[in-house]
Order: sequence, then C-alpha cells, then structure tokens
Amino acid sequence: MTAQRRGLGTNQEAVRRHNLGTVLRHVHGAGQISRAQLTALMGLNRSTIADLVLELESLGVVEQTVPSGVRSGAGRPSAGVRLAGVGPYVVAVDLGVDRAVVARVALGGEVVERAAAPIPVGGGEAWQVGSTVAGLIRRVVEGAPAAAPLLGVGISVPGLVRRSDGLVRLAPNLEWQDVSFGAIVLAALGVDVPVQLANDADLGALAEHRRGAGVGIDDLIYISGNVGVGAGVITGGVRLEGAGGYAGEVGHLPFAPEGRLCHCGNIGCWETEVGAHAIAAAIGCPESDVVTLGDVLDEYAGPHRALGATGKALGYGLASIVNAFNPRLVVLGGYLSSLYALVRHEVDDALAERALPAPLESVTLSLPGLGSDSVLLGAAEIALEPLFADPVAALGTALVDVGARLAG
Amino acid sequence: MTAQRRGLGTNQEAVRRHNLGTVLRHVHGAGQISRAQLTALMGLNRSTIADLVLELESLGVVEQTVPSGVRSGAGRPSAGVRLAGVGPYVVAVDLGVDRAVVARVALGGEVVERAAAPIPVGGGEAWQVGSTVAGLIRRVVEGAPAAAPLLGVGISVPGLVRRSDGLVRLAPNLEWQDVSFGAIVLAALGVDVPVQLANDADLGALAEHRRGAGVGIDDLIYISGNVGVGAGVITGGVRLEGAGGYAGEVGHLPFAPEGRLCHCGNIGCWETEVGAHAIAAAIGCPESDVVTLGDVLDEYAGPHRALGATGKALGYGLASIVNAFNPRLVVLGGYLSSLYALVRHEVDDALAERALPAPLESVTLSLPGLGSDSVLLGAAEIALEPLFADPVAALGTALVDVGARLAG
DNA sequence: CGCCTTTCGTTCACCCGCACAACAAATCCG
DNA sequence: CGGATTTGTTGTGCGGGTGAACGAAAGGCG
Repeated sequence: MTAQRRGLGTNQEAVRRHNLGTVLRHVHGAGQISRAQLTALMGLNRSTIADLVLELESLGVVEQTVPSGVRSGAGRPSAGVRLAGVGPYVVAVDLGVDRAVVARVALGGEVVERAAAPIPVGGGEAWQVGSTVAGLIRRVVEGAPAAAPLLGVGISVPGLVRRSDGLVRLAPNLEWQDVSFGAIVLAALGVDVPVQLANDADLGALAEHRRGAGVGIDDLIYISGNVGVGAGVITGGVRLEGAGGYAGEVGHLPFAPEGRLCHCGNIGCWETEVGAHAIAAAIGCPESDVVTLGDVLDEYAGPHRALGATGKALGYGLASIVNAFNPRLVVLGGYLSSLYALVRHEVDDALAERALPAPLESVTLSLPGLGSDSVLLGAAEIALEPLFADPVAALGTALVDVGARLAG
Repeated sequence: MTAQRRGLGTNQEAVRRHNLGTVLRHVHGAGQISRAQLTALMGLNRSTIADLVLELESLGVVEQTVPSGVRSGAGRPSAGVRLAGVGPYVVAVDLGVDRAVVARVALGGEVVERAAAPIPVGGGEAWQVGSTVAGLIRRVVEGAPAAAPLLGVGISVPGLVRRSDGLVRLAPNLEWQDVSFGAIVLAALGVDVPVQLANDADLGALAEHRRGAGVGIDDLIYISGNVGVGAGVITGGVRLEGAGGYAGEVGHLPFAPEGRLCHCGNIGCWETEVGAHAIAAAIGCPESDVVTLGDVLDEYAGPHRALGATGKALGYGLASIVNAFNPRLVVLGGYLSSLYALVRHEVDDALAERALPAPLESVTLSLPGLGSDSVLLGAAEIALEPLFADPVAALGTALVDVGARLAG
C-alpha cells in the first residue's frame, strides 16, 4: 500500500521506512509469520528480512520465536516473528447514535479492553459527549502496561468527516454540525496524542478489508446501517475518500421520486426506504427502539411480508452501488446484517434484477466477518496507520506511561 | 503514483525505476522543465537528478537544453530538460459508435498525425472494424521516423472492458459482446505490440486529469455522453477501476421508476433521460443523427424549453454522482458538453438542489480542457503507462522501424 | 541409523544509488 | 564591478539491499 506521494522521488531512507512498515503490516495482519514467509511475500533477500526484523525487535514491536512446531516439508524450520508482548497499542472509539464504545486495541487488532457508555438520544452537546468519551478512554487505558506506548486515538463518527482536518461537518443523528470533536476529546483528556477521525462506514470497510470478510479482496464496500445508511468503499486496496472525504454517501441516492420526504430535503432517497426509521415503521417498532433496530430485527417474529418490500428496496439500491463501484464484495453492516438474514432472498433477487451482468457476476454479498466490531476495529486501524508508514518515527513520538499522565 | 504492489518490499532497483519514471512523467506533463524544478518537485539531490536526466538522455527519450532565456531571479540558470526530437510514441485509438479515430501521439501528448474512418452503424463485425482500425494505424505510423520506437497501442472502447485481459464484455452501441478486440487488431496488423484497452469514459477522465481541465486535481469525474452515458472516475489521482474494471457505470442509476424502458431491461434509468436517444427525441432530431448529437446540439436553435427537463435530469443525476464519489471536478464530455452549454443554469440548479451540502461546496462542473480529444489522449496515456513504470524495460521491448514492419 | 537433501539463519564482501560537501559557473543586484 | 544567489559538476561517503559461502536444523530414504 502506501502509494508514495505522487510526483516525489524515492530516496533510500524511504525504502527502509517502507520495508520496515511492510514487515510490520504483515505481522499485524497475520499475527504470527515466519521469516521465510516474509522473504517470499516481500521479494527481498533473506538477509534483508533478518535485518528488518532485528530492527523491529530492537524497537520493541515484534519478538522472534523459536521455530513453531508446525512443520511443512523438509528443510530447516524458519524462525517466527510475532507481536511483542508489551507492544504499542491504540485507542479506538466507535461513536454510535445511542452509545460510545471505546477499546484499547493492541497492534495485531486484538481488543484488550473495552468500555461503553450511553449517549443521550439526539447526541447532546459535543463537549458532553467528548467528556464521556474521555472518561471511557481513561478507563481502558488504565490497565495498560506503563511501558507500552500509545500510538494514537482513532474515532469513528456516524456522519460526514472532512478528511483534511477531521472536522465533523454533519452528523444528523447526533445533531452536530461543524464540530471539531477530535480537539474536544483531546482537551477533555488533557494530553496530546495523534487523533484520527473518519466516517463509520469507511472504517467498517477498512476493518473488513484488513481483518474481516474482505481479507485479500481489494474492491469491497461496507454498507453501514446505523439509523442512516452510508457506504465505505475500498478500491484497489485503498480507501475511497473523495476530495473532501465524503465519498460513499449513498443514503441519498434517488429511489422513489413519489416516495417519502427525506430529512435531507429531497423526496424518495434510498434512506427513506431502507433507513432505520422506515424499517421500524414497516414492522411496527416504536420510535424509541430505532437506535437498536438490529436487536429488534434479530428477535423479529412478525410476518415476513412486512419486510419484503424493504428487502427489495435494499437489493435495488445495492444494484446501483454495484454498477457504480463494481466491488467484489459487499458487506452489510449494522442492522442491515440482521435485515439481510431475514430477507436474503428478496435482496439477492432484486440485486440480480437491476445490476448489470458484468459487475454482477463477480460480486458477493456477505455479513461482516467482524460481527458488530467492524467499525471499532476500523478506528483502530486508522490510528495504527502512521506506524506502518514509518515505524521509527511513530514509535519515537508515541506516548509512554499513559496511565499516569491521564490520572490527573 | 505507481503504488508499489502492495505487500511487496522495495529494493534499490525499484527505487531507480521509480525515479527514472517520475522524472519522465514530469517531463511528459510539463513538456519542458528545468533540472532545478525537478529537484524541487521530487525532493532529491541535485546530483541525483543530474544522473537521472543523463540516463534518460542516453536512452534517447529526453534532451537537455541550454538554459532558456526566461529568467526568474538571481542565480545560475538551470539547464532545461525536454522531450527528445525523435522520441518514443504510441498509437491511440478512439473507437466511437460511428467512427474510429486513430492518432500517432508522441511522448508529451502531442497528436502528431491522425486519421479517421467511419464505422458501419451498429458496429458491424468486430474483425471488420479491426481491419479498418489496423489500416488507420498503418497510415498514422507510416510517417514516423524509423528510429522512433513504438511503445504500444491504447484503445478506447464505448463499453465495458474487463481489466484483467482487456476483453470487451459489452459494447451496446457496437452490438458487441465478449469481443477480444485487442487480439483482433493485432492479428490484422501482423505485429506484436503491447495493447491496452479501456472504457472511453475512464480514458476521458485520465486524460483530463493528466493534461486537461483536471491537472492537479486528484478527484475528478469525466462523464461521457456518447449515445450511452458513462463515467470515468479518478480518485486520489488514480483511476477507479473496480474489481472487474467496470466501475463508473452510472448510466443505469435509477431515475424515474415510472419512466421509459431502458435497453438494459429496467425502467427509468438515468440514460433514458439524458442519453442521446432521449435528447434527440426531446428536440425532434431524427434517429439517424443520434450518433452526432453533439454537433446537432451545437447548432440547436429550437426552443430552450425542450431541453429544460433534460438539463434538470442531468443535474439530478450529477447530484447522485457527487454524493457517491465526492469529486472536486466533474467534466462533461461528449455531447454533454454541448448540452451543458445550452442548459447550464438548469443543470447547476438541479445539482445544487439534490447534492448534499458538504460534497457540493467543493465541486465544480466544467467542459473538457481537451475538447473532443479527451478520450483519444486518454488512450495514449494508458499506452504510455508502462514507460513511466519502467522506462528502461519499456524502451527495451519497444518496436523500432515500425513503418517497414507494417508494410507487409 | 546414517547420510543426503532441502531449507533457512548468519556472516561478510560487494555494489548500487542517493546524499553531501566543495568548488566552479552563471546570473542578478546594488 | 563585486557580492549574493542559485545551479552544475565532481568526488567521496554511506545506507541498505544483494549474493555467495558456510553452518544449522529439519525431513526422507536406503
């Protein structure tokens, strides 16, 4: 990955950076990998890999293990490389519409500790939410080894996030507009660590691509059903961001010009058919339960007919998305995974009916491979990104002894 | 550009390749550039740039010039680097629905020679078209200096092209399905050169990004109006291809569920509103002139009202595209540029009405900076791509003395 | 059970390619 | 005309990946 900044030349420091980062990326992805595999994957010399691993070991991010018992043919067994026991970690924040989930995530993607708290419906003031989140962060960071460096915080937001500076331009369900949530959380924490913000669907896509149902698939879309509907797009193995970072707003694709009024001001947006409010209305679920629609759907035992039209609408909308982006995989996240389990047939049929044959033949619908943690783990991934871009620099600026610093 | 193949390591040969290619890319883009500018742009040392330029000079692709007369401040004037007089070239083919345009294009993007021929309406047999194209290629190559190497052929196709092998999966207006047009042209030519095929809108986007209205803009969309309607997407400076290469098929986004039947089998696709047939019907233009709708529109003097609804439909569709891809620039190509000139106001208004505020605020609509040559020049660009990825290898395998070889 | 084969780790010499410093050259400016 | 500025040129240095040689650790086979 890491396309070099276009137009720039490459010097040898950049080579070292890139190779160190790539080794680390592989270890992060596989958890445990042999040096022999690394040479094969990266196409570098044995001795080079040895040196790279040695440097990462001296940085305290990986450990070498004696050859694992698992054998594979003849020859001397290769030394293993795995993540260090007390290695760097990040804090991931999944800001939902009704609650915030915060986790300490180790390099490697394991959720070591997690905490959650409700958010007042309608979001509440941003500084209030920021204070809640800061409290959760303190809690999950508390138990971390003092020697372990904190690399940064990744925050998922259910709304439009400007990529240049992480400003939350619009989060309808939190009733936020132009909120600098990263700064708010940092202020509440009282420390200065790198903070990355991004849209929830984008992060769901990233996580499913790196560690979920989309491993090895370079073109995938994650559709997030989370009151509103949005899409995160991975194309060519890279996040599709768009000029401002707002790409993937598929909730307002036109669907039924004679349909319902959407909160965006138009009529018949896709979201008015497959959004949480629409589905709640279809199955007679009270407004107050809309934010937990996934759970409601999981326990739904009403007439199948009530959801048939919704399934069809989902499939039709997916057809547009498949035509426009030509993904190999579409992951249905949030309550859409629950919905898909109920009306799979209608969705598949509607998709097949409206999508063009060529993009249709290579696409698969699937449930998230990471369950309901896709978005949370995606937040961890963006926080880890600087580490892969330049391990030495990222570890150099990382915060150690975080527990003590946050005590105040 | 040239993201390294992900997961791979970088060795020093790759560094040299990348740097040579990047220098060449800059010369290709600017036509004439000083070594001092190259050092600034690429962030490399003066001596390194000098060496790179020297190597490119010895490869015969660039020439160094005495400092140009144009001065800029104090200091010793920097030596210029420009394209070699007898440098490498490519053949670009723009396969339209009614005619094929073929050009010999030099490194630097200049069309040195061009030729065109009509194609029977409905496409005709692929081998027939291939033979026509081969004849045009012979004609434009004839005048090339014998010493100049031919790097390859780039072909634009108005349809879905599979990116893995260049197979034309579907070209509705040529009535082709699963045609291996690259192989057909090569067979008709009787020589073996690298051939690249791609969708016309994708190539329009590429050309406008590299040499047209979108220079310096990393997120843009080119909408091609060419009987059907398609989009080519550049995102993050890279072509959005999708899993199979079919990304950008926006012609069949749903628009009016109660609308007209589309040839794809659905009802009310966007294309049924803004496609050439729909516009022709709206202005009372005979079916036979549909393929030259752009010219018809340029001379259109009928009532403005007849096109108002079409303009609105165009704007609404663009809003969906802006929401989904968040481009900074949308270039309206083909007959859409003529249409836009007539109903700019309706289009702008409709776009502003339906697009979300955040992506809307940074987007601009524009006409092609390359006129009607966008697609043709895009075909040249893909044929040049291997040269930038690895100048030494590309020139090593390039064909010289092509005129003589093609004589038979 | 011993030996061969295979695969991998380790070491060291090598080389490629970029950086850097020093000096010369060319231009602008006061 | 001389200093300041910017660039070209040259030679040296160094980082870092390569490759060969050798030893080590396994499996396989007679």
